Amino acid sequence: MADDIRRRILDGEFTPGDRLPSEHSLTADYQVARSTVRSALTALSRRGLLESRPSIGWFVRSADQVQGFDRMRSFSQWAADRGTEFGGRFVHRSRGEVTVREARLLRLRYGEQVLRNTRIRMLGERPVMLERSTWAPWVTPIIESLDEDASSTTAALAEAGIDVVHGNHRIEAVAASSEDARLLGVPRSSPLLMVRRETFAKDGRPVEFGEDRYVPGVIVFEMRASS
Amino acid sequence: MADDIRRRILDGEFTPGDRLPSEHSLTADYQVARSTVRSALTALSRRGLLESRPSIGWFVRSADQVQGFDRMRSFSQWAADRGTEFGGRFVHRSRGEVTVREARLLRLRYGEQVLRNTRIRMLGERPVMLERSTWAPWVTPIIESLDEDASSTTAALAEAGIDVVHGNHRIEAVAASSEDARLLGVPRSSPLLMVRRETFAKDGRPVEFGEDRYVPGVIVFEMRASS
DNA sequence: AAGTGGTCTAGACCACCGT
DNA sequence: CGGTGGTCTAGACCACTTT
Repeated sequence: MADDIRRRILDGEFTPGDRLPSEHSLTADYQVARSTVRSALTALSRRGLLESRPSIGWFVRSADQVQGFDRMRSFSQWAADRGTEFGGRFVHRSRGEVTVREARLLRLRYGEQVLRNTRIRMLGERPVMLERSTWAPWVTPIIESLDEDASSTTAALAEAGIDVVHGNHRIEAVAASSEDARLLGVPRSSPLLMVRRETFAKDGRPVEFGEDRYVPGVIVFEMRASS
Repeated sequence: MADDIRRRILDGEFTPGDRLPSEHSLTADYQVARSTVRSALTALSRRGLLESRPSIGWFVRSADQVQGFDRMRSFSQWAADRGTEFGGRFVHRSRGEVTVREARLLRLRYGEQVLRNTRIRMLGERPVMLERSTWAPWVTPIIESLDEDASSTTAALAEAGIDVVHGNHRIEAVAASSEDARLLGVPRSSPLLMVRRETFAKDGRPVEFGEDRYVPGVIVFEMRASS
């Protein structure tokens, strides 16, 4: 039922600021127990779509230009949800033998081949993010078959029957390297927001890990108060 | 009961990697329903102390120097949860007239007086964070009465009957200013992680807003996959 | 087969808010 | 006062892991 509520919000049946029907009436509408309603609503609030005001009701949140830290979706999913024009271009793509770190993160044996890439991500004409990824061997054919300017790897993987989920993300601040600076159009050594990211298939197999470097001030990262 | 579990972990009864007693046996130990046990355990997992492995059990997480993005607690609360020795020292504290931005964020009228401070935060002997805050007039007496090296403003406010909650946090990367560099012991212009923070009283009145600047690599910020 | 967490039903009482 | 979300009890069934 969480999916249905989400759809109704995105369809415009409920718009930001609106109050949802009470938990009690949702219980009747969907013919489920109240605790089921609650778990669906709290799940949506974790994803930033809803918030609760005790004794009053559940409200649809306003949708800012904000990447919520509690969501963890792919860049293109996020941009698409927001209706923003986005693009991407592979700057570099090559195979190589796994390093010790890659073997550990992707659960591979030494000697196996991985695909590494660097991709520049744009919002309109503006470079906003640099994405350096390493892909597990069993998905490299899919990634290699992509156009240089393919916008969504997640969509390509989904077409191949691989649904991915995001694991833990770690956030740091780093100074732009020479390459970062050149590709993102910022001064060398200027501060960038770095997100270390892991991606898994639904069965738990590691698919990818990567480092995204964001130009500050363009995409705002936010974490919302839960309760 | 969440508090009691937390205490037992910090007391060392359970150490990182340990499996907790099963939900069923905790139900018996604490004489509560299983859903109560579960809400306590999931609350602790949101705070980063536990994680669940389906069909196996609940495990104590390795106690890294990790600040979870889905928690939003005060620095001292976080440090206390981890049993880390922490400290703080006010570098600067003074009253002044509100700026336009402060008036908006703290919902004040122009001409009112606010308290601004800069505080350096330490883990052991190491400066790890610089905290610049602006406090609403109705709490300034409490903050002004604090020792220069008071470790927790949250605790002081709680003693005065003011329970605070954290609002949205926004994360960016910034270059260290001269003052940042001097106080944190890092090179000027080196990258810092900046967290913009709002704090409210339980009744919704704004209490404080601030900018925290973290030395990268000391405290790692993490967001965990929810499901 | 037994035990685990994940999810669910079907109730209950509470503090708080609005009328 | 009735309605709201927050929290709780006391069960139940499931998929999955371990023995």
